[in-house]
Amino acid sequence: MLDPKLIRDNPEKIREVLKARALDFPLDDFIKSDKERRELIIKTDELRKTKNQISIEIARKKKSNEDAAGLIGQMQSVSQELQRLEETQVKAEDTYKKLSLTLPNLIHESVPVGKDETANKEIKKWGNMPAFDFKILDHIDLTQNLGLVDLERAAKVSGARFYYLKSQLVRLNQALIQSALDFLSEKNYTPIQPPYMINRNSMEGAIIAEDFEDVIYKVEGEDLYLIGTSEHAIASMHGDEIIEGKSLPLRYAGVSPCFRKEAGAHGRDQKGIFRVHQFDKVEQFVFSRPEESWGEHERMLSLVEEFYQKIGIPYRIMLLSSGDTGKVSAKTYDLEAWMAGQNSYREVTSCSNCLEFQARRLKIRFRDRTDEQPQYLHTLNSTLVATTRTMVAILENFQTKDGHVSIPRVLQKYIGSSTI
RNA sequence: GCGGGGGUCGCCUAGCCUGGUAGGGCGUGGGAUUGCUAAUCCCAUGUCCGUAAGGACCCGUGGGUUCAAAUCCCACUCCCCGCGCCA
Repeated sequence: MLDPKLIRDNPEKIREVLKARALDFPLDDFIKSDKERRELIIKTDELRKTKNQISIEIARKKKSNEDAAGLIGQMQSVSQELQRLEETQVKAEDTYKKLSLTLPNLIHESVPVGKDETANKEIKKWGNMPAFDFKILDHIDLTQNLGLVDLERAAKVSGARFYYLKSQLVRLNQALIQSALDFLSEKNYTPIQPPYMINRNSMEGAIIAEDFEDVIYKVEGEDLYLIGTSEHAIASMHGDEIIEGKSLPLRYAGVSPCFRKEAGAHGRDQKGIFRVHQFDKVEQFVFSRPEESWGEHERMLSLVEEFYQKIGIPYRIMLLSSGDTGKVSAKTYDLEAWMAGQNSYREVTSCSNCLEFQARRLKIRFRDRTDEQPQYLHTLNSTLVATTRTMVAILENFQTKDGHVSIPRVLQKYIGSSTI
């Protein structure tokens, strides 16, 4: 959600954002509904004022035993009129709210303008791609040969894009989670294991409406949705709160499974564990002062880099173009890990500054003194590690001639072994 | 799941029975007074509309009754206590 004043005073700026994002949005309708809504507020407020005045007068007359019948009759007609007016006002408010929830976030000036991922900008490369003197396998063959993933039975039990992890891959999964938590704890993040199901209101605070359809699973018969990432549950954690300024920034290390429909990804990455309905993730989530959020954003990215460097996975950092940036984010960096078996860089993490977009939707504010006007804070999120994709990178980059996989040194102590 | 108690302004609390402008304390900021400190007093401290003056809204949420609802009625929700069931 954007500042309504910004939209009112500066509609051209919003129009530019929509154009940069290559999005259709009925901005004129929205501005009109805002105007209608405000006009109705003025009218109903006025009527309420009259009502309050008469009410006070009735109370006074009753106290002094005077006849109030005339005033009561007056109140009846005012109340009726008000009720009628309120109905149209509620409708106007509804239209306005629905539209305001679908309007995307602003775009930062440093974001390259472009309609899709082809306009993304590579801003950094790290690491040397592994050289192999044998014919390498992709993670699908590797996991099949080594008995680390059972896709067939998962398909039988749950459907496509599910998997059973087995043996050492279960350990590798846990090792990644544990090492990521250790890593962020050292950086003074507070570990958070959130609820895996949250209600509609919380979900609406964190994402934009159409994402419900494409990514979010709904629990039948309950006001509950499976989180697509711990971000969804952590963003809403401080909803409706006014946070003490001195406790900012709040840095959380969220750990949770993530559930995603992956609708619209038909045919892409159909096999293996690269694109799946369920995976584990350790996430950075930060609540920050507005003036500090861009610094936090860079800091989060640097932590992601440090983590992948420690494991030893070559990567590149992409700055997403305006058209490829998610609707709640104003600027997003992706880390794309080198995956030898696919001979390409593939997205494994995503680091976004959402400015006050989520904070407004969820009413998360802060202030330094209790006599101050509370103001919206900024929220940021970044994957530290999404286990399935990182495991794909490890399997493919660290495979050995004998068909096994050597485990990156920093992870060995968590697994108790140096090879799979 | 059953029974009981509860949810009031950033925090604490009064008001609810008996309907008529939500009061007090704490904290925080500003001001007054004071030789300094302390104490005391005054003002400010939720949301929306409005350039402003001002006004409306706010008592967990949603309905209802009423001229009028924090207050009465209904439903839901969350928290606490007890019982039951359970990894």
